[in-house]
Amino acid sequence: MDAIFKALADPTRRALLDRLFVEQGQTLTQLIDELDMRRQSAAKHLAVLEDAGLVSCQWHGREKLHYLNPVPIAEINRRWLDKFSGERAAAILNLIDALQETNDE
Amino acid sequence: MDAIFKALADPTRRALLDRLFVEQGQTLTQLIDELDMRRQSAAKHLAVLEDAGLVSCQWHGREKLHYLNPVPIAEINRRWLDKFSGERAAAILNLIDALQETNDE
DNA sequence: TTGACATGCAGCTAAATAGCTGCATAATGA
DNA sequence: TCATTATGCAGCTATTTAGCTGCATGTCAA
Repeated sequence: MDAIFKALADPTRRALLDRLFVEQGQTLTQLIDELDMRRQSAAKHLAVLEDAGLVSCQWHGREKLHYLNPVPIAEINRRWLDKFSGERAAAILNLIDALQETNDE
Repeated sequence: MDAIFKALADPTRRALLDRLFVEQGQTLTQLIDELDMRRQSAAKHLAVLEDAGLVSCQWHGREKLHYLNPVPIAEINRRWLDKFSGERAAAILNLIDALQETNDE
């Protein structure tokens, strides 16, 4: 949990998540071409995101494809942020949980 | 926005928000008695939270009362986290926005 | 095979951060 | 008034972090 919050604290890492949200399965080289930093620096950021479980990776030959994993962010939403952002939102998100349980059957 | 994420990155600061969620209007001295650190360190954390808009303060004589401000967290939920944690949740939160606009009139 | 490409790993530096101590200021209450 | 209490402010240190360079490893394609 702490790792997730720390990973989200950096604007570069949030930008990387944004980019992966727009297009999944990008390689490191694809991701850095809009960032104003060296490849190795961006690779460290991606490693932080991967360690926090926010990004999952898959190797294809010499390319490492990066995928956004929404589960930890949903967890943060559900377990921590909801209670601070209003009773109504929390109630409705509980309803969502119920709907999804129904959906999973 | 960046300030909010950075403020949330520290476990001590999240603990402070948790304590304020349980009981609003606590003073610094009240808040530190469960933290394993000096008063001045905790005061810096509270200043970070205040600068990020997560905590609002009110002076009463020599006591500074701290209140949790849920608005920035709700903003993060709405503008940033929702899109990563499922289409259904995002749609329903848009509905909440509509409801609240109706409510504000 | 070999050059080009994608990534990893080690290590360096500067900046930010989290903790601390010491002292100052201001309000309360006996 | 004066001791106590609540907080602020300045500054120090150790740790973390974000960027960098340089080199190594492994894959693709001609």
